[in-house]
Amino acid sequence: MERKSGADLKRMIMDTTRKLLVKDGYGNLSMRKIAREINYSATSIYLHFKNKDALCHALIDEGMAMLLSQQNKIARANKGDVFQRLRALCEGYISFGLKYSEYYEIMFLIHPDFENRFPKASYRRARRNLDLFKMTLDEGIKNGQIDSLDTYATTNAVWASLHGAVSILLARRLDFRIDQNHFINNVLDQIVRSVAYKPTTSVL
Amino acid sequence: MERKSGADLKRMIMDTTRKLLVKDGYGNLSMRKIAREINYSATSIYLHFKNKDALCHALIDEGMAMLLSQQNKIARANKGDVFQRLRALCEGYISFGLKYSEYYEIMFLIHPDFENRFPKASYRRARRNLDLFKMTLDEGIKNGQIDSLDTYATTNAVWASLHGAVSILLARRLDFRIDQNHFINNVLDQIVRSVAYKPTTSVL
Amino acid sequence: MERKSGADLKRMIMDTTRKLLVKDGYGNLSMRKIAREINYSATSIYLHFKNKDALCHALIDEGMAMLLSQQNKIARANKGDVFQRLRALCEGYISFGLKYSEYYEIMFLIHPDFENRFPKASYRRARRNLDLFKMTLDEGIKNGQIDSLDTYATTNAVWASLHGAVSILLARRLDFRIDQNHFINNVLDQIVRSVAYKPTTSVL
Amino acid sequence: MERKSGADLKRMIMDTTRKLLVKDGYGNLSMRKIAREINYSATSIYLHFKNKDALCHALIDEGMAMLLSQQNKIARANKGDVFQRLRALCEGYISFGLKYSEYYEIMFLIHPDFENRFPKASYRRARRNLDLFKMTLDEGIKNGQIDSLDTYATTNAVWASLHGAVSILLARRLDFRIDQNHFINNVLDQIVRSVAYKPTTSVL
DNA sequence: GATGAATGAGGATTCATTCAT
DNA sequence: CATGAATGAATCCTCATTCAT
Repeated sequence: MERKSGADLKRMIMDTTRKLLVKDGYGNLSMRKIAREINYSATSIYLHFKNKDALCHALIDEGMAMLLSQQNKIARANKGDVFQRLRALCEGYISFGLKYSEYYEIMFLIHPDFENRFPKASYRRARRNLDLFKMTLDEGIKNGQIDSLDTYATTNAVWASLHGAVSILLARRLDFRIDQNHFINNVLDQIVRSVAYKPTTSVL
Repeated sequence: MERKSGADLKRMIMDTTRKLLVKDGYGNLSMRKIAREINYSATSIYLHFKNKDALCHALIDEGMAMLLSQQNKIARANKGDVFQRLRALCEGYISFGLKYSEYYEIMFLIHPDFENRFPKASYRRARRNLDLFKMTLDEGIKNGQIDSLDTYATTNAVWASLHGAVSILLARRLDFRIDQNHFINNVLDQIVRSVAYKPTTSVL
Repeated sequence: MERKSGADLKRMIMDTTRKLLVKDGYGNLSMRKIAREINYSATSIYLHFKNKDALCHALIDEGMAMLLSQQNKIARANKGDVFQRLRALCEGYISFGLKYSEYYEIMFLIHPDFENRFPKASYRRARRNLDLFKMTLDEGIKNGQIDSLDTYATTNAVWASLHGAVSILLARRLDFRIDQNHFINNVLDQIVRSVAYKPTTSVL
Repeated sequence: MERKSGADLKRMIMDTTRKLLVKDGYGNLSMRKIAREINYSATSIYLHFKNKDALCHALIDEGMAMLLSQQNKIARANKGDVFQRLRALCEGYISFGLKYSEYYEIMFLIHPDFENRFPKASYRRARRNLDLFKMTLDEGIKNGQIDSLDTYATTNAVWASLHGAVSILLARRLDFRIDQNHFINNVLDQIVRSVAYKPTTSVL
């Protein structure tokens, strides 16, 4: 058995865990399975992670950081137009969910009793990600481009759309007659339309 | 310990299962626990349900039927106005998710590999529920009240919003600074606004 | 695999546990070992005992009951003479410890953190056993045969002697040059002499 | 993290082990815990002790030496009166057991199969400690102060009392209504009375 | 209908220990 | 002198399921 450097094995464990997560779901994740997959003894995992929760926590942290970094980049790259930025952020969120579904499951899809075992701090970071949406909405309100009485609540409603879309896609519950990209575009359109300022009725 | 007739026991099992589901989540549901709870032997459950999957399947079926029946009633009760009906259906969906979270978890929230073990038929029935939304949208288009190029896709986008909202609430991941009802109203508003016809024609 | 009646297996488990207890000590007692010994799966043990603690508890209870019943018998059989009764009770205690060393270990020798997990009630019964000693001493005081300012404390001091003797013998730490029975007799003599009334000094 | 010289680390390991022993008991002692506690790797312990048994052995040896040295001092300090010396030795033994309970547990309380793994020599040294009692008794016999047909056996009976008292106290099994010091005094009284010469000759 | 008896597989962890560096 | 990497065996316990009664 060739010895890896500690960091390598740690990475390997995390990568494998994500792989199993997407294949079997959190409910079927087990330390033994991870060990089997990487051809190490289960005990070895405990050299790098205090326990199963800690391992998942590390994954969540990593996912949160990735998402936040990606969304920050997107926000910076779309400074000009509010709608364009909003749409890009939304698209980014969904893309992230689909591309890193392993992270997404553990970050947003698992049952609350699991969540409760984790330091709240970790989840607070999740909210920082929503702030990017909120800031965009706030800016749009100043511009008169966006219409919302409560951008806190609106941000969360937007998130609901995005989270719902990702969930449906990951659970492969989308009606098979509908093209996935077409669906995503519809979701994005819906979000943008729902926040866009509408002159109550045209003049007279 | 009074013994129930066959049908009664079956009901009892299902009711208890739902109760446990809402208390502990699917991941912690076990045949033994159910048996203990109803003061029957674990074996007895197998007299009524082939196995754990079959029991859950029955629950899903029941949940689907309940949701469909509820939404049908709502649709009939709101024949008049399209927007009112749409909003009522949306509200109904969210209410159902919150009120019957046990059903909702098993119907929509558990991991796909679980779903795969079930007859697709059961899930097809889920889509019938979406048809009510689609019919409403279609009617709105005829009226000129609603704007959608593809009501299939729009229906699913609406569903994404609703499902996302329910998921966030059930997982208790809503920002604690936001009132739950306020959030729900925002989601409903957003949905309605996103499908409402907007005369592009600004002034002049 | 022939099926035993529940009670039979339960007995078998308890008997085997005692056997292992005396062989390997509580620290090395494991459910697996018990199962292996009786040629049943470990799971089967859990059909009869909620967990390891419960199994040990049952053993403790049984041991306490046995000791108490034995000592009661001895007390009744030696109603006449106080010294004779005292000596018989002491002898009985030591005999019990040696004969049922498996019980004795779990009843009196294991570490307090284990004891803490058990209902205090069970240990209160242990004290009832000491009451027989105390009643004997009290009677002797009335007779003028026994000398003690505080029979509570004296009882416990007597117990210390007995418990120490049993512990030393069970741990096989008695000096090999000394015959076991000779040692026991010395302990008994010592106890009796230590409580016997002594005229402070002869007259004159 | 300051590194210690070899001898220092060895001391540190032993001290920490004793600390853990008194906190969690032998059954919960683990090399890893020791290592964690001293901020060294588990492997480091093996540089100084062949294995867990050897570590415990060293502790036992140390404890035996301490006890012997203490008792020697007591004997020397009480050369004058036999009863005073006997009582002081007894008191010393009990005090040692209570004060150095970590040592006492490992020296006298753990299961024989553990003991068997140790060189008998170590335990023989334990007996040397009993010799101090025996010598005192022998001297008392010469004086006519003490009454014993076989001081070997009597010594061991005395030890039984002491060991029993310590065991009961360490296991916190003493009836809560009895004050600890009162109990100890009773045990000491009992020992002294049981060996004191009594003129059988009652009055005339 | 109902159940007691039974199990194999698997769950998370912990342990003492070895070995190459 | 010290350690990081690694493991096999063990720990308790839970689970879904079967089968004879």
